[in-house]
Amino acid sequence: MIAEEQEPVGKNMEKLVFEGVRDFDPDQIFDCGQCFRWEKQPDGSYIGPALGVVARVSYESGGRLVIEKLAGSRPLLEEEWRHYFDLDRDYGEIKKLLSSKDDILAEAIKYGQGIRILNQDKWETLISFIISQNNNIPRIKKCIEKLCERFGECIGEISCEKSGSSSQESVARDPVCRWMMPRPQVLAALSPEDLEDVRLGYRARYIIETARAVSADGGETLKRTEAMTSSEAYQYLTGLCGVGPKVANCIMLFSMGKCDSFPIDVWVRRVMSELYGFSESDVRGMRSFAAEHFGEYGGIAQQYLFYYIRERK
DNA sequence: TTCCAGGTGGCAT
DNA sequence: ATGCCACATGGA
Repeated sequence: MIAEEQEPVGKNMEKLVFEGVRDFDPDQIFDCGQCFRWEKQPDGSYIGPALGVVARVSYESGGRLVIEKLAGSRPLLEEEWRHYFDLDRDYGEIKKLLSSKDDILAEAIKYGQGIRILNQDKWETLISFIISQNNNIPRIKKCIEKLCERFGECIGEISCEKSGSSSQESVARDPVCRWMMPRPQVLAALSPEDLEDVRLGYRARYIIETARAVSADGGETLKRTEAMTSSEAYQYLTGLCGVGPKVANCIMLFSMGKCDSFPIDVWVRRVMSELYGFSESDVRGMRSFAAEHFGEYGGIAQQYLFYYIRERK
């Protein structure tokens, strides 16, 4: 796989091109529940905040992945984006391995053949999945955007219209800011009342308490989690307020590269009961089955199953 | 009106 | 360790 970095064209324009990228479907990657801030554009590309910039991601079936910087002061670094999209992992091999485990998973993999697990920002993922608990995806997205808009720093301004808005006139609009997830120290200084208009409900307290715990050491421990073993990271995360087994596993899978993490939520319980014959309440059994049967790529298997059951409900 | 959404904290056994 | 249940919010 060859990556080529193009020189800036005009002011503040940068582009990263990866050729020969396989097992990559933007719709599946951005809409399989692992991230909440990438927005689909009318042309099929996605715009979102990541790695300190606002970027546009587009993919052609030939295997050409293009990342354009739309705003932000950070440069596009090939190594960072390669890691973000997990491009060094051979999903073809993993799919072959997992498909041989059982026919149910093989079917789910056929359905979500272009899924990849992102390596997202740990702090943003932590907060996002605290918000996700006992909540639905559209509202999770709204809460995150409101939280960022109200308390986050502006990454940069873009003039591109948001998807969904049916604008007949294609007049250039006023620049719109995209906002970062507010830093731990910022959220740590808030009180629940400050967060009222974000509509987080009872989760507001969890976020503030977790922000205080994380910022207590300047985020050093959270930063170190990637180098920890899965169980060390799990211990640290579940020690934070609002982080239980499910949320911890999501954070580990979607931001720390712990591919064996197997988050069990209502949808996975549904899969495991409807397709694998478990009792809905037997979370214990599901966990150990996943560890033994799916093995080191259990988390990736979980994503195929999650996407599969959710898309055909 | 009731039920549900990528669950967890707090409390009683 | 395990089993309940309250917890805000908004859409179906």
